[in-house]
Amino acid sequence: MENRNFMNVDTKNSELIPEEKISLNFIEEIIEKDLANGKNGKRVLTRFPPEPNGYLHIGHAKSICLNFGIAQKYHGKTNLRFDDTNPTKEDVEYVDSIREDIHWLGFNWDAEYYASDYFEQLYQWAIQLIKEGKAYVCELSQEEASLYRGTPTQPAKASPYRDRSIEENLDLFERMRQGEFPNGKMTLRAKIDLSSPNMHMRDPIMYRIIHQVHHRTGKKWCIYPMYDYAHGESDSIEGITHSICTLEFEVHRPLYNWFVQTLKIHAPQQIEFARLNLSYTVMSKRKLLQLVQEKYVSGWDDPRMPTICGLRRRGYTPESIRLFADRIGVAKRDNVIDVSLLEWCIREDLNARAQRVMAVLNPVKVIITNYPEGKGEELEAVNNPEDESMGKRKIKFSKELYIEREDFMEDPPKKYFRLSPGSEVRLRYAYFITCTNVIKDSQGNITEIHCTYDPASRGGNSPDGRKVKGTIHWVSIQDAVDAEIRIFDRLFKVPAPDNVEEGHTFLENINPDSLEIRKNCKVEAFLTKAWQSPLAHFQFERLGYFSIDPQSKNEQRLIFNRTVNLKDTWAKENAKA
RNA sequence: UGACCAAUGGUGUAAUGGUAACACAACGGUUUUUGGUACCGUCAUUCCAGGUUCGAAUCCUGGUUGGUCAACCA
Repeated sequence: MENRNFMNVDTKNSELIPEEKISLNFIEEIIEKDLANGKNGKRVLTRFPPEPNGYLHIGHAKSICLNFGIAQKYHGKTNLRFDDTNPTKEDVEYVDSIREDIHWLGFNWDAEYYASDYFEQLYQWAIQLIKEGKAYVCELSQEEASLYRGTPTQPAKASPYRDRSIEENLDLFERMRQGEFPNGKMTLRAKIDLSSPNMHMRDPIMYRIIHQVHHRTGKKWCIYPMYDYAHGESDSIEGITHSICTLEFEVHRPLYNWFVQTLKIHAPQQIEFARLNLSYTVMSKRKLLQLVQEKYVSGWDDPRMPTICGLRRRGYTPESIRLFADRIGVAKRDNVIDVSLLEWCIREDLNARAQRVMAVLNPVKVIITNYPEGKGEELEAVNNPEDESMGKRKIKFSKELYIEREDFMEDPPKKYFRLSPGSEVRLRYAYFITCTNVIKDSQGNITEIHCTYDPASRGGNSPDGRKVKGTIHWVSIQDAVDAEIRIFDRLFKVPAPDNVEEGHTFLENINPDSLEIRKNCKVEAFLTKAWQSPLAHFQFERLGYFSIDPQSKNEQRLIFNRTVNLKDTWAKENAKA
């Protein structure tokens, strides 16, 4: 058997995204304007700032492609910064997975930082604000603080601690740091505007007390900065020019600006875009975590999950996800992207690059009655009709074959092009065969299909030029290899699983039939050791795109995941009827 | 009903005062040794009402609808 090079898509370079896009998205417009005006010294520095408290999903991929993509386009750089300001939620486990996923997507960050790297600087800046009378230590309980804050239509009531002396604030803040007080006893608040219609400006909390070991700073700190206090300054320290985030941070922007302006430090520009929503799935970390913890899926990397690791295991390529990110665009309005676009992207990529192979998922035996007993031969098959350079391979043919049970019907409807009694079809790359007899067991199940073949049609064409409408795939029984194949459907049965009425939960929208495991599939001998190539992607002809599951290598047996089916207009037509 | 943001085909994204474009989906067709791929065709006068203008998806005013914000989460 020749041509053993299983396709490893990570080493092949297919560029699906055109160099020059005709139009710019609104963020690129802002950047080009800034560049033209010489702002930031004509420099572009973006950042991707995940909190290490969960796995990355396709929504993060949008943000990653945006931040890294913009830097590449404008010859700038991108930092990876872990936003690790809350030790109660974060863990190194997530840091590693985030790094892996970004690399896998095909991006390299220019520098890696942690918000916790800046804890000392942030602390010094807090002291500066206290000294300027712009921050104070507040002893309101959480409940009291909430009450005092008012509502969007009612102004806040001043904390009784708002007008402490600078000396007292300095002393208390220092003692907070030294660990003198329990969790929740005090906070440091910025003194801004109690009557602001923007709730975030009503003396927001800068620091809270959390006696907990931090995954990087250990026991060094027991006070931790809030996102709003840490994020802008972290951007500023790194010299970020454009701080791109999702829409829900829009109302935080005045506060972001207040901190960097009040501290008189470099002021990056925060720009918000609409996060990705995908039909038939959920995207919130909380819900994904719930799916994992309550065992609705096998883990974060379950092939049905919208996580990067889930998509990877499912067989999605980095190229397909980048193509997807490019096609969905970037704007400020809420959106729900149809999963069919994601599916189109992976088909688009794999159609051009995937090794073709024959596999039978639901086998039924075919016996070629006029084929000589004991005879075997090798036939030639094209590895990829879209790419001649991938060459050809030999496939074994013999008297006994498996074909797909769905490719035979005793009593076929109109326009059924496949095998049925008396009809002639082509076995792909092999011969024309005609069904002459059907053998059934006592239950009436078909156990064997008897056919005759036309020896003159070797390779799949008849010298007399007669046309055969149907072509079906097959494997030789004596040469086929066993495989387990996992077929996935959407995890949710409705387009918007989040959209539930009062008293109901998204879990009720779970599709109970999203996983189907087929244990006795038969695949072409070409795939014998496909598990040695864990990143291999294949097209099983007429069925879809499949890739090796990592479990396959551990168990040294073939396990494939169906990434996506092929478009199937026949199935669609039938569904209508 | 406070502030902020958004509104263009079924779904997204463009059009930057001058003929509403592209992709996915859907539907119809051509080609085909994958009912795949490729190719062709069909599918919107831009939330509403006024205004500015020779001319408005775009600018202005008012409405409507949707989203975000009242964690010591990010």
